[in-house]
Formats: sequence, structure tokens, C-alpha cells
Amino acid sequence: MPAKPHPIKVAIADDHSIFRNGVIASLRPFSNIKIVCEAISGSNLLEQLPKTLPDIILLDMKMSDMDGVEICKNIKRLFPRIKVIGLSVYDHYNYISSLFEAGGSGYLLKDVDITEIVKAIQTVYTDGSYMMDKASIPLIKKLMDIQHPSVYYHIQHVTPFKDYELEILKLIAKEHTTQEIAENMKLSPKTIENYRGIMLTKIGAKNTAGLITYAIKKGLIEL
Amino acid sequence: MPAKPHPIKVAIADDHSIFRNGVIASLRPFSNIKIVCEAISGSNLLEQLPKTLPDIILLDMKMSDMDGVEICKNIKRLFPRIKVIGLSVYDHYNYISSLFEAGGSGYLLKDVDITEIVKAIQTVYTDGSYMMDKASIPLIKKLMDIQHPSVYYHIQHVTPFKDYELEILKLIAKEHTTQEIAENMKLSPKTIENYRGIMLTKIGAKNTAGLITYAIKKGLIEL
DNA sequence: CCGCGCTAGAGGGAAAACCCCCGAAACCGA
DNA sequence: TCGGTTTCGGGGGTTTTCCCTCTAGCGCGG
Repeated sequence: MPAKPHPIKVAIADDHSIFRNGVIASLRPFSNIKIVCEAISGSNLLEQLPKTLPDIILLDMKMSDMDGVEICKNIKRLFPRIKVIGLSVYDHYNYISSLFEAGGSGYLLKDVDITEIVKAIQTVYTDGSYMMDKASIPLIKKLMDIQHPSVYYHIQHVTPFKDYELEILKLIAKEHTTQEIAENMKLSPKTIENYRGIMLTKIGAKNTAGLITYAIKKGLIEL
Repeated sequence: MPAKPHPIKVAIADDHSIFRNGVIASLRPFSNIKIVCEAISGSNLLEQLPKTLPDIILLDMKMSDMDGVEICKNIKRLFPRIKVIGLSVYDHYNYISSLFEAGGSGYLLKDVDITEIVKAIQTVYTDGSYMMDKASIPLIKKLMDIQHPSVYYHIQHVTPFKDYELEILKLIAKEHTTQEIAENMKLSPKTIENYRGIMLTKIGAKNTAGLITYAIKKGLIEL
């Protein structure tokens, strides 16, 4: 491990000034980390990157002007060597997986302690990737340890549902009937009916109401 | 309006150091506001109050050791003159109403800009109460202007549903059938059926799935 | 006193959801 | 190549939901 030739250059991108200031103030005591860029939006971040060239970006996944995943893709396209750590208030599986697919190197919930952020920055800087070990997503972490390139595959095991079941689920949540879903997916209504039943038994729900509450609780469908 | 004899003394209670630091750093430029107390939990706050005696407390409604509403009740019991401004990531009606019932003087979402917090502090200090005018809860604000003691009553008008409709809604979310709900509420199944239909038309939903997503989105039922 | 709105309910019918059991491919690992 | 699992679908039935119409009582204001 090399000595510190210079501190780790970090950018923080978040449209909430309070959170930005909180991170900056909390990181001040850590002399080996230096905030070189403070962005209030996705486009603002992309503007500042060429001049500031951070090693790591702490990226809020939900900024007003651009989707976090899109921003991440742009960053990795323009500056492949910059690592992105996503920040979000949601620990939804699809958020996490899509960030990693977009080239992200880490994911943190916004309510973590500053020590967790520091650990993430340092781990990503030296090892290349990091996943917080919050109780809410212990499985993902475990699976990440085994093999990590894309979390997407492992996600499947965290929910009892398969790809096509999730697809059906989303259509149900959009108020589509079994018939409509069948047309949409080019399958027989009977097949969809079966899968609905299977989903119910899998989660022990009695009807669509239970299915929907489960799906929203688990973040399987976007509100 | 009096000249400033001394700055407004503010306490911040939140178990996330980043958020605390963010608020403190963001408030530093405002010379008429002074942070006199920084608490990391409900009990920690209550310990510090006798010594620090703030004018206003910025209180996170979701701390690990104690419920925000409970903390607020305790504060108002021990120090009735201290005003409490609740901070939360949720704009759910029941959160807001229960805080006001517990003696709170204001409510802010945690993703607001610092200027909003400053405005809240100053308004509560001089006028006694404050309600942020976020687009998501404009009606509540309007109703607060008219008469504020308990928001609970006005809540009813913010959702298109009546008391008994909400009751039915909750039972639907708990996977009860129309039959079961009828028994539970000692009404005819036909009546429940009617109300279900009325609820659907009120919100423009096509089926139970739509009803449930609406209810969860609006915070009408607890997850 | 008459109408009006709100609540509570009934009838009947159509559609959708739920349930169980079955069969044929296809695919997949041993 | 063999047997198991996954995927896709059918038959046929019951229950639940959804929709529309219609009635009766009750309270309230004009």
C-alpha cells in the first residue's frame, strides 16, 4: 500500500445544501480526504468534472434535473477512472442493481454515519468497490462477496419472484387485468392466472391487495 | 418587532451526524440563530435541555431510542415554552397531525433548503407556529391558516375519503374480503361493495391494485 | 312540508380473480 | 439419454370484485 502522496479527491453531488454541508463538515477531520468539487445538480457536476477531476464522486441518486443512474453512465463514459458511490434514501434492490450496471462502485444509504462514508471512500479508492453492510440488505452483501460484477443476477434470490413474475407484478400494479397482461406479454391469460396464483402462494398473500402491499414494501414496484 | 437582544437559541436533535453537521454548518452564516444544543437521541436531548434551555428545538421525528411524538410530548410537559419543529422525511398526514397534537409548532421535510429552516425558526420564534408550504401538502397549509389547534380534523378533507371509507380501505389492505369487512363493520356486504366502488371512482382507479397503491402513496395505510 | 343530500342496503349481472388439477413441450444437469 | 424442473397453457369451478340501478330512512334547510 502506497504512502499518501496526496489526499483522496472527492466530489459531492447533491441538490440539498444541508446534506452537502453535512458531509463536507463531517469529512473535514479526515485529512486524507479532500472535497474538490461540490455540485448542486447532475449537469452542474458534469460541468465541473473536467476542471476538478476527483478520484471519487459521492452521487445523490435522486437529483432534480437528471436521474442518478444516467449521471453515473455519463461520468463513466467521459471519465472511466472516476469511481462513483451512489447515495440514496432507498435501499431498493432495483436502485442498487441499476447503479452497479451503470458502472457504480458503491452504494450507501443517506442515513449512515460519516464513518461509513469514510470507509466507503477509502475502500473504493484502494479496492475498487464497496457495499455497505446494513442489516436491511445482508443478503446482497453476502452475494456480493462471492462474485460481484453485476448485482442484478443475485437480486433475483432476494425476492422470491422470477423475472417474468416481476413483470406481471408491475403490470398488476398499473391496474392491468390478467387479460391485458396476457396480451402485453404475448402469453395466454391462463398462464398469467397461474403465475398470479404462484406469486400469492410464494409470499403467503390472499389476494391482489396483499400482493401490492408486499411489492411496495419490498420496493419491487415504483410508486 | 424588538431589536435582537440575543440570538434565537436553537437545539438540533437527530441521530445522524451528517444531518446535524449539515444543519449546523448551514446555519452558521445566520448570526441571529445560535445552536446551543446538539443531541444524538431523544434521551440525550432531554438530559441537555435543563442546562441549555433553547428557544426552539429542531427535532428529528424518527430517532432510534424514542418516537418523535413522544419526545415532543415530554418536552412540552417539562418546558412548555420551548417550541418544537419536527423534521421528517415523510410528509404523511398522520405524522404531521400527531406532532401538532403533541404540542409541536412546525413541521419540515428533511430535504428542504436551509432558507426554509431559517424561515421556520424565525416564524416560530415570533409568530408561534409554522407550516412549510411544500407543493405536496398545500391543502394542509391552507387549512392551517384558518384554524390550527389540531390538524387531524382537516386531514379528512385532504383525502377524498370519509372515515368509514378509510376504515374499509385499511381492511382491504389487510387482505380482508368484502364479506369479512361487512362482518367486521356490522354492515351489509352490499354496502361495503358500494363504498369500494365509490372509492374507486373518487380516485379514478380501476381496481383494488390501484386503490392500494394510491393508499400507500398517500400514506393512508401503514405499511 | 317538500325537496335534498347522506347513509345504508338490495338485485342482478358481468367480469375478474382465485383455486386445483392436469398435460405437453422445452430445457437442463447428471 | 434419462429424469427433473421450468415454462406455458387448458378445463372447469367458486368466490370476489366491479358496475348500475333502485329504495328507504333520516336530518336539515328553505
